[in-house]
Amino acid sequence: MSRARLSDVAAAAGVSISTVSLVLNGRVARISSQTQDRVREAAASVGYTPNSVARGLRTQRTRTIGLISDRIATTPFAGRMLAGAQDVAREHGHLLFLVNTDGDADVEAEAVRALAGQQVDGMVYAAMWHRVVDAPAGLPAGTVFLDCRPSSGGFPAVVPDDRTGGRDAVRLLVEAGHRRIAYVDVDEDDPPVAAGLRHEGYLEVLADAGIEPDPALHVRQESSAAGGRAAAAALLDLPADRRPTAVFCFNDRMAAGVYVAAHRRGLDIPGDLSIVGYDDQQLVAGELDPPLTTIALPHYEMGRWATEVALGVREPPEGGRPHLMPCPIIRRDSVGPPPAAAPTPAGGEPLTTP
Amino acid sequence: MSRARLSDVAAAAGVSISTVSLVLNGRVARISSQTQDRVREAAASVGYTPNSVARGLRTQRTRTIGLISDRIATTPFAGRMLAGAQDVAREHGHLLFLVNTDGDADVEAEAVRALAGQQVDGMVYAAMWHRVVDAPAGLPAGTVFLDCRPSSGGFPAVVPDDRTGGRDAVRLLVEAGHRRIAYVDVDEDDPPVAAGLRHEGYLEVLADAGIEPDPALHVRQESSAAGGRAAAAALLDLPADRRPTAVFCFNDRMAAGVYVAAHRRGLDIPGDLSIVGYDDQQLVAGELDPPLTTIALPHYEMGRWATEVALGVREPPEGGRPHLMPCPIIRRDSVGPPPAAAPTPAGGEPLTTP
DNA sequence: CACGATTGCTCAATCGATTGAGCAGTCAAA
DNA sequence: TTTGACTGCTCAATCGATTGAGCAATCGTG
Repeated sequence: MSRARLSDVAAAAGVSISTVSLVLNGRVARISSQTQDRVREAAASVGYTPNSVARGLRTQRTRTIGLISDRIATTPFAGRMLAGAQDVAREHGHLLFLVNTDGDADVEAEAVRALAGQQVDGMVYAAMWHRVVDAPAGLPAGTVFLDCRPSSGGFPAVVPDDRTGGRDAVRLLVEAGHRRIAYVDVDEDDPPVAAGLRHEGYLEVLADAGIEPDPALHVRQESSAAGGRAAAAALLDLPADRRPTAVFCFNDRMAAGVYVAAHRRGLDIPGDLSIVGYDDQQLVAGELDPPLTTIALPHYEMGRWATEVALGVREPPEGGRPHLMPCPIIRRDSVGPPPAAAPTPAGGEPLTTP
Repeated sequence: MSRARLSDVAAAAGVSISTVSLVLNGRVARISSQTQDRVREAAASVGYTPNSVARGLRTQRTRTIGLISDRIATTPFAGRMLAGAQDVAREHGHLLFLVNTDGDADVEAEAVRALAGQQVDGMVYAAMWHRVVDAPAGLPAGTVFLDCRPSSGGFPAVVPDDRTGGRDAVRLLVEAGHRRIAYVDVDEDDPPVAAGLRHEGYLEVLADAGIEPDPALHVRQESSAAGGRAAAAALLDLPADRRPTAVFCFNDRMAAGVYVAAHRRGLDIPGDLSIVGYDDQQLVAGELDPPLTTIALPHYEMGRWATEVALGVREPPEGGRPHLMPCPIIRRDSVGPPPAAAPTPAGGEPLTTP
């Protein structure tokens, strides 16, 4: 038995196809309620489900949206971004086409063509780290960039507000009384945009607090637990008066390495060393001992935002600048006052947020 | 400027729509090569991309497949499964519809209807943990179950071979010389299928090696690092002669907890205690110190398998039993011989694999 | 009672492709 | 020269819905 069509419902209800279509689409202004009931009953009894392909051809709206992303496989963040996109799509009666390109330009071009061929109503182009990307050729106007900034303008985009996130992280430490705060940065040829922005946030808060930044406290390592451990080792080898009492890490993985280095030296967290991470990577931050205070990346919200803009239910900001999504502060147990040996600075006036 | 249609190409090439369609679909048996060239040039010059919606309506094949999954957001494994599905879809010129249901039955039913309405050529129903699920009503015949077993029969399914995985894990320890091997199990009302199967594998290898299982070495805790830590604490509090020299953990997170407990007691891994995990969760297993030996879950391969069956390019096994996907052994550095204080049993004969 | 407005429904074109049937024209064989 | 086969291409129906135009019956009003 093949699927029921509109004509099957029409035959069962004893009316025309047009009438069935009008009733089932709610355009019932001029249809008697008896007829409406008969049509609805007939539709239910034959188990009618509209054929979206035929409808899409006729209306030129397919109620689908395309999501192109590089490497969904290898990042723990993809899930939340997809979930945000997927939830918005569902809320608006849309279905999501997902294409994973692994960053391959040919695959990307093919995906753009295929999705255009499917007549998607909207398109989202997602990266898995905040960075600048070249828009693939043929990308339809109105494509929304998710967690990345297009190098050529004209596309709406949403990225995490890493600068404010960096400020919040460091402010947590300054407000706990720390003055010697290190930044464990990532060391790559092509550093993520986020690294620079978080560093700017770091410097801004130090400036606000009247703390002279110490270049020795800005260390770079590879973005991993091993890198964090090496960075921490270098910092903890500094002479006592130059040693940091707190560390802000580019991400939670590096923070995990800082934990290891600190524990190996018998240091207590946060008693001897306070640590703030970034990303709120559950399996890392939540299971460290003590649990890591960190800044969360708003992947779910960014996924939602991008999809809402792609669907046209939300207006992108004026001026073509990327929308900055706030990064929530996740207070756990890795921040405390500096150790007594490095006393709290006297007479600090309360910090103000510009 | 709207998209080019077949009729635009036909006009540009000075031939009929039929001819263009035949040429572009490679049915050129009776088309002169001059005409073919003209058509292809015309198609390129107007930038023609076939309208998949119209084609789908006519041919009744949409070249799409639907993937329904519960909670893609909250598991680190979803990515690899999706990547496997996505890669197969792309290799066969298909596009993937992704729906995340969060386990909600209403959303699930809605998704099934919507995907049927989109006339998908195949359907995959995925869970994020190996378990028994009730097939939602209306699921098309031939839907493939991914990482779960349908409670009612008739559907092809693929799940990890957890029993063999458990065997492999424990054999690693037995072959290193261990005789007192604990199993840190998960303690839940509705334990995952995997837990039972891995335990069976554990018991089988012990039996093969002539080791009497000690109930005190089978401990249950919640599936987290904290649970693993508590379990390890209990095991390490056992009198010396009953204490395990090796631990097989239900998963890597629990293994991470065992590390913490061991380190707190000043135990060396693997010198004093050998540990094998399960899942190969990169951010956990790979970044422990020392890196954790574990059994990987073949999510990518399962995603591929399911999608190949859904597409009809691979035959499911006879007899309707789920396909068991092998779980690779990931040898890292957390397994060694038992400490000298608990000497290797004398005269062990070589193990044989049945 | 006639006429226009309103109500309730149907006709038929349309979206953009695919494809079996069929139409000229050419060529070889009879 | 006729016939049949073959070549090269086009016609037109079709997939399953949506929708503006329009028809017939009823109603209200002057």
